[in-house]
Formats: sequence, structure tokens, C-alpha cells
Amino acid sequence: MTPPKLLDEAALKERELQIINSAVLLIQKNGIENLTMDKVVAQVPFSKGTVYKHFIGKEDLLLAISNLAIKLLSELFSKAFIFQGCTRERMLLVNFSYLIYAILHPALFQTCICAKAPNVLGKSSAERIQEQEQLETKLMGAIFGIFEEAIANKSLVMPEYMDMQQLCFATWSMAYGTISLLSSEVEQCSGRTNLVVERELFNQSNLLFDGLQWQPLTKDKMHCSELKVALEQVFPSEIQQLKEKGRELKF
Amino acid sequence: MTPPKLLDEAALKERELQIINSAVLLIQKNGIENLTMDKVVAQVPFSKGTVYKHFIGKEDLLLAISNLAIKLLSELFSKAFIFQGCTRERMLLVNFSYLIYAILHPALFQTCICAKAPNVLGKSSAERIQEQEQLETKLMGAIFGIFEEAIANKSLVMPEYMDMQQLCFATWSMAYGTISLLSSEVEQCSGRTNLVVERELFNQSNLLFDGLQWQPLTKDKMHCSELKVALEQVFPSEIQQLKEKGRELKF
DNA sequence: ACCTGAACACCGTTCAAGT
DNA sequence: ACCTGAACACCGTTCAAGT
Repeated sequence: MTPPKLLDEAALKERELQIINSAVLLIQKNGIENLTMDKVVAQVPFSKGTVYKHFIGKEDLLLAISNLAIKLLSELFSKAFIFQGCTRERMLLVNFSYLIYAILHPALFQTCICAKAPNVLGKSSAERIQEQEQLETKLMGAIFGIFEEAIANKSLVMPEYMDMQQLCFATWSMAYGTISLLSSEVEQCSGRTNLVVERELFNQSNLLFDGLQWQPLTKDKMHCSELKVALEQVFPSEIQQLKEKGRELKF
Repeated sequence: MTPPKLLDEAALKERELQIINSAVLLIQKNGIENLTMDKVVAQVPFSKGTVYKHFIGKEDLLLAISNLAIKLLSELFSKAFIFQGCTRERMLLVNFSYLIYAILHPALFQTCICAKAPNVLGKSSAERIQEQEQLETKLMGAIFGIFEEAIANKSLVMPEYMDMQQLCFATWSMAYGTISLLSSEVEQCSGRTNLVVERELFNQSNLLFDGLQWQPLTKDKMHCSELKVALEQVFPSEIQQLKEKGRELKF
């Protein structure tokens, strides 16, 4: 004579997270292209129907993973944002937090990229898409904030032919291009080239910032050693995790 | 009593191309994620078995499409390479040929990106992968050549901490990041942002080149109007195609 | 009210049977 | 020698039947 077992919201959230985590483990093991709902169901103590109560389809599950991934990246961005240093140094740290994230969580990084495909967005629930937009806005907040400070303290002059949004996009797309094209290096499965992603990201960030005349210029400051010290200070546990992975940053 | 019909190599090539073209049309219509071998077979006057004689699987077919796409892009790069202008202007043209290509052939552009996935390479034939590597080397030749000239005629000084390969990669990844992140704009299906891909590519190219101190600097030369004139001269038919698509470049 | 898993439509790949 | 398409294993999604 127990009362009907009404599921509270917390239990539902808990179950949803369990499904998401199982899926992430499967992506880590087999790659995102080999993820199937059957395999997810097999890893979880619920049936297919229950999984489909949480996610309207496979793509909706992928977007849920991507949203979790963005939250994680946001935390790293925040740490870079509050670093005590000049604005240019802090933006470099943001770029490197993105790199560290891509190396530590390749499955999440890849899922984020895949979740951008029109296919995935087209098959996901409206709420989950809305959540993604909010999370991305928050993520961009760190980049936006640093540029605002830089312009306020005159270390950077906004180019007359650009606005804030374009400035943010320039930084973002540079880091994105570098990291995603070298993600085979990131995952240590290529080795064909002489390119080292952390060195290229360092160079290209500085070329962009120098192009903007963002003070202090590379010739005046901002050497690898300084970046290394800052990274150790801002991301101690992440740097430790990299070491455990046998993937120390090489400059 | 006809002799056994031995297929010559030309006929096989012809048939292979027919399959590839049918697949491209299907990708254009339904998106790459909805391409199936069944649909390809339905578009073509041969059976499943015959299609699988040409391609060891779906991924092999995708890589074949990607290789065709790289050949097409190479032609555009070559036209930019032989333009009569300063080296910096020619590199800007190379970047813009990549953009024009992405707008005119979104299906090919997308297939090229997908073909980079470890999944696709893992399931393709060795010959087709080798062909891809050769085509990419040839493609990079234009970028490499322009940098060589620029350094030879002193309009560019190689940064002491970079080599030729890194320079090429920096250019490539910047254009890649910008164009691929804005490919939703390219395909005119978003419109959420104020970013215009041709303007951002122009800005970011110039920021990178200015960061390299590549002469003449933006403040001295290289305005939108000059680029427009050069594009009309080098890519007249492509610009015409853009117009027909209702997608003129906006600066 | 909630969960289950058989059932269905579809997809990639193979290969025995044909010509 | 070459081609065909039925057949198989697998995947995403649904929903009638259970508790």
C-alpha cells in the first residue's frame, strides 16, 4: 500500500546525467561516429523507452552532452578571466584554456563541434537549443569582458572598421581554427607534421594581438616563460592532469 | 559471338565519376548526413554490387568526393597565385578564393571537412588516401610559393620563432576558422548575428598580415575597393555565379 | 503513472546466383 | 568477366502491453 511512486525532478535530473555520462564514456572509447542508442541503453539500468523520455532522439542527446561540455569550458574561461595580469595576457590565457580543454576532454570537444551541425540542431528539442544559446552567450562573456577592459584602459584601440562582436569573433575563430585543425596532434594519432598545437596557438595569438596593436607588443613582453608561469598559477590541477596523461605542454 | 565485354579503364573512370556526381547532387539536396548508399544506387543505372566495386564503402565514396573538391579548389588557388600584384595582395586573394569556393559549393566544402574525420580515413582505401595527400600538398603549394616570394623580395621578414610551414599553417587555419564558423551565414540559413563572412575574412587576414609586418601594411594600402577590383579580374566567372546565386560579396 | 522491450522501417555491406 | 539484388546484421524510433 505504498503511494504511487511519483518521480521528483531531482531524480529525473540524476537519471538524465547518468545517461549523459554513459554516452560520454562510450564516445571516449569508440568515437562519436560509433555511438548508438542501443549501446547507451546497454550501459544504463533503464530501458530504451525511458532513455527516449529524456531525449527526443540521438541528436538531442548529443546536444545535451555539448551543453555539459560548454559549462565545463566556461569554468576554465572564468579562471583565465580573473587572473591578475594585463588584458592581453589574460586573453592569451583564455585561448590556452580552450586548448587545455581540447586536450583533456577530446570527446567533449568533438561533441561540441558536431553539435553545431544543422542536422543536430534540427533534431533537438527547443529547450535544449535555448540552453545552448544561453551557455554560449555566457562563455563569450569572458572574451567580451577582457576586450572591454583593454579598451577602457587604452592598452587596445578599437580598429575603426571593427566593433566588439567582430573583435570577439576574430579571437575565437583563430583559436578554433588552430586547435581543430591540429586536433589530430592533440589526440596524438598523427605525427605527420612538425606543427605543435601549443606553439602555433601561441604564435598566432600574438600575431593577431600585434596586428591589433594590443599593448604590450610581443617584441616588448609576453614570452613563453611568462605564459608558462601564468598557466601553472591559474590551472594547477589541469596542468597536473595533462602530466598524468603524458601530454605536457611543449613550448 | 561477341567477345567478352572487357571494360577499359576509361569506361570505369566514367562510371565512377557518374556515381560521384550523383552523390554530390544528393548531398546538395538532402545534406551530407542524409546521404545513403541506397539513394546513390537509385540515382545511377548500376546495381549496388557495381557501386561497391568502385568504392569499398560509404566513407570511401565521401573521400573520393573530397578529392574532387580539392582539385576544384586548387584551380582557384592557381588563379590567385598568378595574379599580377604584390605578394600580400595575392595571399588575400587566395583566402578569398577559399571563401568563394565555400559559398559556391557548400556541399563540396562540407564534404572536404567531413573527410578529415578519422572515421572516414579509417574506412577508405589506401590509394584514395594517398591521392588526398598529394592533392593537399599541391594545394598548399600556392600558399607556400607566395610566402617564398614575399621573403625573397623582402616585403616579409620571417619571424625568428617561425618557419615556412608554420607561416602557411597560420594563414590556412585563420581562413578555415573564419569560414567554417560562419558557414551558416555562408549558406544563408542563420542570420542571427551581425557578422558578414567576407568582411571578417578581410579584417582577420589583414590583422594577421599586419602582425607579421607584411608590407604594405593596412594603413598604407589594401582597401576593400582594391580587393574588389582584383576579384573581378581574377574570378570573373565565379563572381558572376555568385550574382546568379543572389549572393554578391558585401564589403 | 511509469516502464519495458518487441516490432518496424531503414541503412551498410556481402555474396550466391545469374548472364 | 561482370553484374544483380536478395539477404543479413545493425541502428533509430515507436508504442502496445505490462506493473
